[in-house]
Amino acid sequence: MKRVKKKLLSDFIARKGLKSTRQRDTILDFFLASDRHMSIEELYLKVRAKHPNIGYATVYRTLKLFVEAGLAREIQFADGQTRYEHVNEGEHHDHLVCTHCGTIVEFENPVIEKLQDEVAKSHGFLIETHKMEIYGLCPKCH
Amino acid sequence: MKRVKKKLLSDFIARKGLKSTRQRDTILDFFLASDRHMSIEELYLKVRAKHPNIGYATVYRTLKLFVEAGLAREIQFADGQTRYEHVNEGEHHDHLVCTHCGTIVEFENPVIEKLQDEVAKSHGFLIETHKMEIYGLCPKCH
DNA sequence: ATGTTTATGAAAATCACTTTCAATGTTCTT
DNA sequence: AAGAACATTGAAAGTGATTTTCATAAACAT
Repeated sequence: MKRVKKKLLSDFIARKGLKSTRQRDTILDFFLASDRHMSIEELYLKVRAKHPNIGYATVYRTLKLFVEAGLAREIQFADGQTRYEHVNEGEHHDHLVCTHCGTIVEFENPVIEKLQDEVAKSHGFLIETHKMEIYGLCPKCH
Repeated sequence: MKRVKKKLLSDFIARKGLKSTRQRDTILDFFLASDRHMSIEELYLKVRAKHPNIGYATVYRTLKLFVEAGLAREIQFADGQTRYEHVNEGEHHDHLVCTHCGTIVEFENPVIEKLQDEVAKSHGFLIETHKMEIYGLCPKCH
């Protein structure tokens, strides 16, 4: 899995004539080792604990690069922080977010997906993406 | 309908020991007369055209007040601007957003709602709210 | 009317990015 | 291996959208 992501990135870098750097490798390792749904700030803090010389802007730019390379995806929850989650080929999921402790649980529901497609079609929309989040209290918080 | 909203607000103001002001009345009128899904900026500009003395901060605070009073709801789309929509009792809807022209269409789908409840329950979540947005091209844009 | 308390407007402060720029690094060519 | 050519980095400045501060002005109870 990690091997696949690393290859995705190095291929992207080669294809675009970019350069492979120590910072990018380090940030990728931390991203792959981390929980899903990290904000820039969170990842930056983790990275900085071990690599105090890596700056916020580099983490920011590298995360954008991961998105372009297809190994991460941006998501926005109601807390106003952009988060980045891992992309696994052919997988789509939505989220349950605990409004108390912030826990994020992923789920898939093909029936909902299908209904969304139908709704879009019935309004004449050409669907590109969709997002769905359910907010509430997780088992631990009630 | 408007009468109901105005009462919601005046009741809230009374209950909380707040004060009823000309600005709040004016902003409420503009909000009720407006399209749904207004950003603070948009509403501020409309209000200011007729009432140049009402400041941005007042519109901002008043919209928050509407949310507390239960007659408006905040929504965030992928464009990074907070918008406020009208709350109508017992109504829930989701959104189709055109990624080209920004048009927002509302829809309701009870089957999806029910499936969402089931998903939440199956993960032990106590559901509070949810949101779902479908992004794509509207009929005019393709 | 008057005092008490809340609301307002303008400006300053925050927040979460996003960009700039001089200094470094990489990779490519000899 | 050296230098050229170009991309990347870190620190700091800049942005855009709020959010807060604070002195002044309005409400409302007395």
